[in-house]
Amino acid sequence: MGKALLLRLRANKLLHESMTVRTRFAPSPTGFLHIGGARTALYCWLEARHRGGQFILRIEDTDRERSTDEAVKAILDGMNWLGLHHDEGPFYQTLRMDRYAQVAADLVRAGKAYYAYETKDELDAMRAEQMTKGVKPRYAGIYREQNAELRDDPNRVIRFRNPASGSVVFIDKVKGRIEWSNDELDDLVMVRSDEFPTYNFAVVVDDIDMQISQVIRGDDHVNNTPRQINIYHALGASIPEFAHLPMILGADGQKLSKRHGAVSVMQYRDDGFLPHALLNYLARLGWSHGDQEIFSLKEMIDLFDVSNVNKSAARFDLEKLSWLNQHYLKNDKPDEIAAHLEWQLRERGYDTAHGPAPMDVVIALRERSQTLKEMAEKASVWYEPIKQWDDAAISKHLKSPTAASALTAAHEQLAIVSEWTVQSVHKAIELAAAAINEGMGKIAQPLRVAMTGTQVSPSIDHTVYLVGRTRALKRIEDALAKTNS
RNA sequence: GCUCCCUUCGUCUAGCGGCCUAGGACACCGCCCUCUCAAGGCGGGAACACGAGUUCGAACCUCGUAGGGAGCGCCA
Repeated sequence: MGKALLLRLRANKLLHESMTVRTRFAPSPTGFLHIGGARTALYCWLEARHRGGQFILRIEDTDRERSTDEAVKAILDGMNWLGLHHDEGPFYQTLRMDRYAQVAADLVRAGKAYYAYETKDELDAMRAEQMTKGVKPRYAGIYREQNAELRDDPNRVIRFRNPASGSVVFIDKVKGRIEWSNDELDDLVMVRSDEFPTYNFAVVVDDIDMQISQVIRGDDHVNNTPRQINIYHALGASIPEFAHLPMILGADGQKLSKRHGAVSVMQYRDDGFLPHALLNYLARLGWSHGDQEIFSLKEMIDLFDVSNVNKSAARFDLEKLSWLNQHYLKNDKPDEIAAHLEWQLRERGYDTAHGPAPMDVVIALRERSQTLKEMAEKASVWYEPIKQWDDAAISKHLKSPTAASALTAAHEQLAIVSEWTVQSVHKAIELAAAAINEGMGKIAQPLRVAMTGTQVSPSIDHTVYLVGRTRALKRIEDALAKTNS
């Protein structure tokens, strides 16, 4: 190795180390932000935050057929709900057309790219013939050797002149060393006949221009990386670090797709999940830090390192997400949870001004709900009249010999409670039980049926408390009418 | 067809040559607690894909086999 080269390498290394870390999330706006995209975004965001760098958002909208404004908005909404805020962007590729054209022209001028004029049919025939011969289909057209002139032709494209020999080696931060022989690679189209750049060309130009230092993306791109590295070289740019994330599979082990299980992250909000719970779940899906399961945002940022990401695909497990969600429901401050619950209650059409405070509902239900949606459903007994009486509940607890006296005693005690609190309600029920010489079991169940029409609810003191005194007394009277006495 | 990647309990994972008769978590089962349902506590079953090799010693290293995945576009 020559001395000059050695010095340059060393300078390059220093440059790399001093350079601030810049990551990017670069979705194509062809649909909503799904779980896989969300995890990629999270890892990019975490890597940037962990290393004190910048997180850039770029919209890859060069596919004019499939890109839509609604999709852009859906992605932005998803990122926003998750709290994955970007430092720069969003940049739109369609706004950078001039730049791609200029870089492509420079490459042609430098002899590193060339014009080609085959028709699509000719290319298809070429590929078909190669396939039948059992060789890998690759461009073997005449224009690579021709340096053809620029001329008007509906089939004109610009192809990259890929090195014919040697190989490309890169160290992937999750997959390890990957070597790719150049004769596996062909002369990819950089600029299409409609003058739009192709993905592999546009990403490289963008990542160079935006000074991206770590390219973190799905592992469906590992195959593209060698050809992209060749373009970096042709452009004389330094190579960023690459980290290719394994994919997320459905619970059945099948690939997630539009028609198979892939849903928007916003669906998780609708289903009653906390953004932090989803983030925690996604962080642990494919990454770990010893045996730790629970990570605050700060811990994720402090501990995350993309080189600790697993190599293999992982299945999405709703049960574990639900467990995490309930963990946060139980452990976060009730008033913080209440804000999220209120959204759900409003979705169901409940007026929180005419019912218990959402925070009290959170306290009563967080140990028995895995999601906010479930919590809101269970809260219906406090926000609306009893809609359905469970026959089994009536016959078992209202037709029993002690039901009437228990309810009467409860009515008496609850009526004279001076200050209506969970504690005083609890005390009143205890007194009622003592008055009829029975345990809590004999009074709680009839009371529960009176309050809810069912046999299941939170602890009886909370249940009665949240119904409110006036309505509670009324509901006892209604239930009394259903007893045998 | 060709190239590249992956493979530890049902699931997510720990493990980076001896600490492993393989640890944790979710799920499951049992017991305890108990006003119902939960939550909680305690306990239980459950895995190194297979085969060679290297080594005193392999879940960890090497090579094969099998299975899975990705790519081979004027999609991204």
